Amino acid sequence: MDKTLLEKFKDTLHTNGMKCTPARLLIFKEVYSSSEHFDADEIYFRMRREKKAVSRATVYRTLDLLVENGFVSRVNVGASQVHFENTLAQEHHEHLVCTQCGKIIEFSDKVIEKQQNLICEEHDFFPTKHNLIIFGLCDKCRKRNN
Amino acid sequence: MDKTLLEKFKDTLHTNGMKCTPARLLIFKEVYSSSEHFDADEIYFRMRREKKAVSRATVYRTLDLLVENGFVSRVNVGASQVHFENTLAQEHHEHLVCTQCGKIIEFSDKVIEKQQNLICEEHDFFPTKHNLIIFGLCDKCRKRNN
DNA sequence: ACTGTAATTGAAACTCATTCTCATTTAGAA
DNA sequence: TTCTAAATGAGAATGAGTTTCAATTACAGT
Repeated sequence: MDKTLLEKFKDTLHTNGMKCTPARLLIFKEVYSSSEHFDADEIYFRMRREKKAVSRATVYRTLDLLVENGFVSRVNVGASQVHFENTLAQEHHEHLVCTQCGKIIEFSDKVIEKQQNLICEEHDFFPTKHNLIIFGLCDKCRKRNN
Repeated sequence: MDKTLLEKFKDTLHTNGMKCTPARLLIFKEVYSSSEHFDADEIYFRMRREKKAVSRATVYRTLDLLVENGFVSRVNVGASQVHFENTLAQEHHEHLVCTQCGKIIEFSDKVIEKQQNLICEEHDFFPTKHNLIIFGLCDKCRKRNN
């Protein structure tokens, strides 16, 4: 994990008058230990397993804090829990979600982005965020089915 | 409300060996009484107000039944509850959601649809459903803000 | 029309993800 | 080192939705 990122996080805490606590640092590191999607409970249980337990409430609170400060973003993949991902390196992307095996494929597409902007203009709408999920069957599941 | 639709619903119940109960018919009519989005509790409370009370459980169960049989579809507008809409006349569409006033604008766009299919082909993915939400500010809220 | 029975219903208990409460602990400014 | 507001953990509370189960009811077969 990038050293400067942790420093940036500490700066953010500092400049916002928030305390730099062990719990927050541990959660931050956990969140940046992989580039996969995760939900709050995954972080919670991973940390328990690694004997770095923090309370569930603190996990939720810290994830909110990370989202608000741009270190993490919420991703909607149609699940019942909120999913997150760290914002390291990855630009905005959309998801293909296999409804059979749960596989998630990420993609991004300039044509769609552009077209969205056109549509927003047409409706006098100022876009801040968007979310596109395509549900269906991945190649393996489709083959498996027949 | 289209008479034939109610008949179609009754047929569906019949051919699937399900009973044609007052609760189901009332919910069906309520769902088709407007073309707006709604969530389960809205239906539940509207029906109480109109002295056509059915239990919450029955509302949820019947909405599932209607979704499974294509009379209603689930719509995702980024809310914490599941939203629904009846499938009368309206083709598939996407949503612009104003994060300030909650206004929802519907749109549909051939270019985006086409591009989505291209992307799916590229990934050997067979799409069955998709969901695009653009969050932002509607014209009124944008003007109000400055 | 009457019966029998499997489907349906309502009420309340339950689940699951998340948020809140509040007593205790702690980071970090003075 | 001291003080205090911020943060934490444990568990209660919440909200949306689902399940359970005893009581009711639609309707196929007589």
